[in-house]
Amino acid sequence: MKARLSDIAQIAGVSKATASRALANSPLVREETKERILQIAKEYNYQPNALAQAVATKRSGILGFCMHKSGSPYFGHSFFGPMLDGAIEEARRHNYHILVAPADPKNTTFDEHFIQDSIDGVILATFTPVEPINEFRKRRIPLVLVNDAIPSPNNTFIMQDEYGGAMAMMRHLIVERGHRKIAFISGRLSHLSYHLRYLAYLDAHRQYGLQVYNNPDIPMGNLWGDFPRPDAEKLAMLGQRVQEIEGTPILIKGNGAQQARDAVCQMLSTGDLPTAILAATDSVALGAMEAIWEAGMEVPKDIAVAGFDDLPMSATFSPPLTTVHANPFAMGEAAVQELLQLISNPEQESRIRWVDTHIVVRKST
Amino acid sequence: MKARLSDIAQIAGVSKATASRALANSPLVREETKERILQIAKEYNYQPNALAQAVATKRSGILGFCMHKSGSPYFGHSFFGPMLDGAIEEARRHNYHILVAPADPKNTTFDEHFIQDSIDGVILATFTPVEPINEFRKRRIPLVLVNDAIPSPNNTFIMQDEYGGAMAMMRHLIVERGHRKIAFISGRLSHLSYHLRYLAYLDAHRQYGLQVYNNPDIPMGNLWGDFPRPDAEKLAMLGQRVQEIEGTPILIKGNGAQQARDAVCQMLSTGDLPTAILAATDSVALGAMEAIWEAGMEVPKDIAVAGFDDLPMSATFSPPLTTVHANPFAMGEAAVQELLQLISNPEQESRIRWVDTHIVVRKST
DNA sequence: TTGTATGCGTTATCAT
DNA sequence: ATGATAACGCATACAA
Repeated sequence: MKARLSDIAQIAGVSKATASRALANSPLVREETKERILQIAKEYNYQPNALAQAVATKRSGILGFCMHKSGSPYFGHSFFGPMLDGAIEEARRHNYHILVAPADPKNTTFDEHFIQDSIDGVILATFTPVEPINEFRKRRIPLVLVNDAIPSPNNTFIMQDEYGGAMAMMRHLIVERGHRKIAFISGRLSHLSYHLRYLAYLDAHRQYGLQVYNNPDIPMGNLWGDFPRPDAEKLAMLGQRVQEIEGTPILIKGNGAQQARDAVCQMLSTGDLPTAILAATDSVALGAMEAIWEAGMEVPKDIAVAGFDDLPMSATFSPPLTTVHANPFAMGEAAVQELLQLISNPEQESRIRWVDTHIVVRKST
Repeated sequence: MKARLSDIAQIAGVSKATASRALANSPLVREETKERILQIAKEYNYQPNALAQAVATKRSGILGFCMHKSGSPYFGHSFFGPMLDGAIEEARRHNYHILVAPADPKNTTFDEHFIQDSIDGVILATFTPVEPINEFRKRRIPLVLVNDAIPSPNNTFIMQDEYGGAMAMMRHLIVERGHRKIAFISGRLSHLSYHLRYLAYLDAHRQYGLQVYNNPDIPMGNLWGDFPRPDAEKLAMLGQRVQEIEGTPILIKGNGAQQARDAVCQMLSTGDLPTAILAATDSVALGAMEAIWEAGMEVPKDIAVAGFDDLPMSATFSPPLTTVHANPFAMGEAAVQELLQLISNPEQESRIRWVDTHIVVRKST
């Protein structure tokens, strides 16, 4: 039923070596014999056993897409789903496959059965503890980090331009719309992404001589959460200096719409209102809009709202949300591109690959 | 650096065979030696080469998750993302990994490099041509089809209860809300899922003695699209008889919100209005709601709207959408469960595994 | 241009 | 209880 290489070779009256060469289209084999072998292979519907090929060549053609999260959503997440798609398509173009592997961040020793010696490289898509990273390093498995960067040699980092996107949005709010009193609403800032967005928020104020919105009546949430604050070295790597946190970012637990709604309700009740809100994510923006709407005010007339991410649903809000367009698909593509680079040249030095963001102005600002 | 089995064996002063047995926790090896070997393995951070294991055992521990689509979104899709998550989690519980593999539906011969002999089983998540299916069969690779069913022996099908969900929604509309004039809006009905939803729509009318909404002023789109209409045998398998298509379902190209919006605008302009709309998907429902809103009417006061899928965003519509809750995550789990069954018992007879749906009543009806 | 022999890192069979 | 040795299915260095 299943034809093996030896079968094809025997039928063609050649050795396994020749058959192998013919199938690999090696120039070392005579055209005539090659054609005959290929013909027979086709006839018998021969497909090489990729596993055996992999152990022989020490190259599996599989890339790991690893997420360190304690539970789903993994790819049901609006960012990682499209990112996986980008990775899949780019991998496909180069005849690579992708193996998805969630990993519990609590398991610092990375004991995944399969992934260890069977993978040509790995993409780490979430904030990943250093232990598994070192594990990969020890085993000389090329790796690419997404949306995180760790000061270290010989790594590639894929970074979305969080800072640039947020800065462009602030410019839009301040220059084009004339806002001078802008609130920032976010979950914990220990996630590098949110941190960078907030840094841009701060810098924009400085740049345009504005005062940061400060509302002492709103209790400030847990600024950094369980994770450590991104350190100076990391920020320097990303072209950012460390800033003192000024003002009162409205901090909420998680980045859910519900929590944002509650926080903004509270803000509205204090009477000290900003004219615009920069939300750390579209979900947060949605919650903010709901709160404003419930308070009998209008977006953007009374308070403008801008988001970040550009989820598919954000265009369907009423009014449609002005937001920073992220491109997770491009992130996935970039990750695979860089990983393949790293595979073909393992000694390549550390580098950061930036993926652009841009604002899309709709009706909420 | 990388310790192999032979290294461990040599250091422990035993043969590879014994070492292998010890690591597999075989009872054939003395406790004492076993412990020593395990100790050494740990010390040298030994990890077996899964690839070599796979070729030796003819079992890779990898499940293929295959999507026949001509382009993305693959897992950026709101249904397949969560479904993959379900599959991942269930696979993980049984120490399996998942390899994602898109495949162009135009390539009828399924010539994926890796997937052929390296995979213990495969999940086909989209409407899949029969050729690749037969290819898998020939190679005796267990397979599970999701949301499709092909009359054939020795296959497992995971079906979402489309019919039951739509029927429950119709009951809600008719019995609880008193509607008697209900329009159905959908993309092409050749997709089995939409077909079954429409069948329930039809049956409900019969069951409650209602007349199907018929609006001859709206041009009926392409009823079946490029795909063949689900045949009698398939429908019988799913407990459905073939029905004559009555009435005029509003058919649109694709299931996008934009197209739905246009279609409903047109419907509204005819003056012959239903009191409720059953949309084939939440996106369609969104488009319908926008059209109604634009025409200066209110949901649900003037026209009620019900959807199908329960996307995360549907709860954020204004008003929040009443819809049929689908559970792609559970579909993924079920698919892996059935696939593992099939792997351990390849001769198992064909069967259908139903995954429940239920309606969630919010504010749009 | 082709064949022989060996290696890849395991598991499995058959002795002992 | 342990060891030698043969698979597993392919690639490749070396010979011819």
